[in-house]
Amino acid sequence: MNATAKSDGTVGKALRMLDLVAEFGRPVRFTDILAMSPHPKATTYRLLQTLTNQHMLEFNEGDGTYALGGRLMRLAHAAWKTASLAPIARPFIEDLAAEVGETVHLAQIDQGQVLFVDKLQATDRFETLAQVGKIAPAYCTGVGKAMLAFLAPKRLQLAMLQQAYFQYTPATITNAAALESELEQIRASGIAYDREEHEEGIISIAAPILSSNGRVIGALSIATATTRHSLEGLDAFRVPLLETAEKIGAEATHWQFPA
Amino acid sequence: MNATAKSDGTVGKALRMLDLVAEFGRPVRFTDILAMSPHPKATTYRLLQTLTNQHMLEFNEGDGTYALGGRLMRLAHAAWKTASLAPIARPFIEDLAAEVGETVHLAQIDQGQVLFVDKLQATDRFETLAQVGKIAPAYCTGVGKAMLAFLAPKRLQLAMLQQAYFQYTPATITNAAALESELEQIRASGIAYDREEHEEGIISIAAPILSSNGRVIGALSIATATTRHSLEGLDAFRVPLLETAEKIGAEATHWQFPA
DNA sequence: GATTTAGTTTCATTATTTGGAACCATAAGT
DNA sequence: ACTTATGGTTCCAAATAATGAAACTAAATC
Repeated sequence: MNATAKSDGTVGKALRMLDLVAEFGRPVRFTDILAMSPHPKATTYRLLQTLTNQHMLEFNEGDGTYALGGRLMRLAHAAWKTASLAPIARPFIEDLAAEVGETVHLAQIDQGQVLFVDKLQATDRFETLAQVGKIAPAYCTGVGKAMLAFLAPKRLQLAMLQQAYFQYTPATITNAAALESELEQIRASGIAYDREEHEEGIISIAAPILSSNGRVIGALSIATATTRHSLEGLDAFRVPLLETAEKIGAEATHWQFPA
Repeated sequence: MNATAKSDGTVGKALRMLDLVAEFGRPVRFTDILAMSPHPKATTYRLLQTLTNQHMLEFNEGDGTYALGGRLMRLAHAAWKTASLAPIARPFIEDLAAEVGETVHLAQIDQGQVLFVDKLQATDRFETLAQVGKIAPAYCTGVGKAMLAFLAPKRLQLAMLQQAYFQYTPATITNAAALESELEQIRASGIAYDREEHEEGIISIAAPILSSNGRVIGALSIATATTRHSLEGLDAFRVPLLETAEKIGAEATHWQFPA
């Protein structure tokens, strides 16, 4: 009867099953899901059936596995087009990518995490896997820190509180105090760096995107491998990065960032 | 009490609300949704609340609108990575795109429609909007016809039956008989063309991707503008296209295409 | 051929959803 | 200022859908 134990309804249960399947990262058999499911066998079974009927899952007759379904991709495409910064920001990002010749990421904050909504690679290489929908923690990425730094105090507090720090690399910031002081610097300079904090060998320079009312609505980063550029090298992109973030913010003023 | 009128449960109702929001193609107010909703006011309201709590929708306090939420993009990303041909096909598509210097699409069939799961643009241009999750009818696209042609007869029949033909352009095929004979030709040649049938000025050459057991698991196309190439010009890409489709099919043999 | 394992169905019980109606706040009309 | 509309929200008894223990089937393993 308390707040946390309150039932979240049939829809909530069904969606949690989707998360479960997603977490496996591969097609899964009924038993695999059952082992992770908070529900008894019959319930779990029916939940999967429902989801399959609704095309949120697809059941493979061949090997008896469930996988996430096509309806999700359709809906997400619609989400991307109507509810993300990406379509608005696209032309600006293209210019930036062409100018700097490095990978450009566009991210937003979603449920306290970094949600990548676009990725563009200049140059002739293709290494770009479609990154849309990928998530990462905020505290150890350039875009994440850029957004945290400019979050309204109340929201920041909320985000910090529920943060669990995981040491991805030796450089990862793993406590609130260190993060706070880093954010302070970012606030002063308007620029955030990822110094191989999430992935070894990958660094980035990031800037927040602020709407005209001063709220953070996203962040933009230029990422590269340490083999191609040093952190100081990335700094050369500071001006075009900031300018682009500015332009996107101006363009997106009507778009209000959801909680 | 008959098959179609059977209730599809709470989850089904909730998901249909998502479709509704998606159809609008913009953030929508409660009233807009209510007008389209099959449910009375209170029910519609609660459905939206549930979805919002579950982060499938995001409610914008500012202007009181609902939009599709970030959770969808996360899930879709997982779907793309684990349940689509894209990750397997990516390296091959990259080579193809580099070789032909034109846009390459990778598609699958989902619920009788073409579902684009990857898009790659060679050359220096960027015009590629992230196309993942976009859908199109099967009967008027190159990839769609390529897949229809090699569908198992039973499945084809099913797909044809529930097909409604819409005339997108003067060249669109708008009846089953014409489509059948076109499919016959495709079966013979192994190649499908889109002769500006879906969008004026856009043509493509497409090939099915067959798994080793002979089932269609997807299709690959090279698309271009009529201003850049003629249909005959596209034909020059026939060999690399077929080879790439072959390679992907071989690689993806373990991956079985869901209904 | 007996036993385990994985998947599926049944059905009385239980919990959730439903929706008409009442309610509130703000905007518009007189 | 007062009435009427409009858009959104909440209530709660009734209607409906979800639940899960147990029984069952099919296939694999001993």
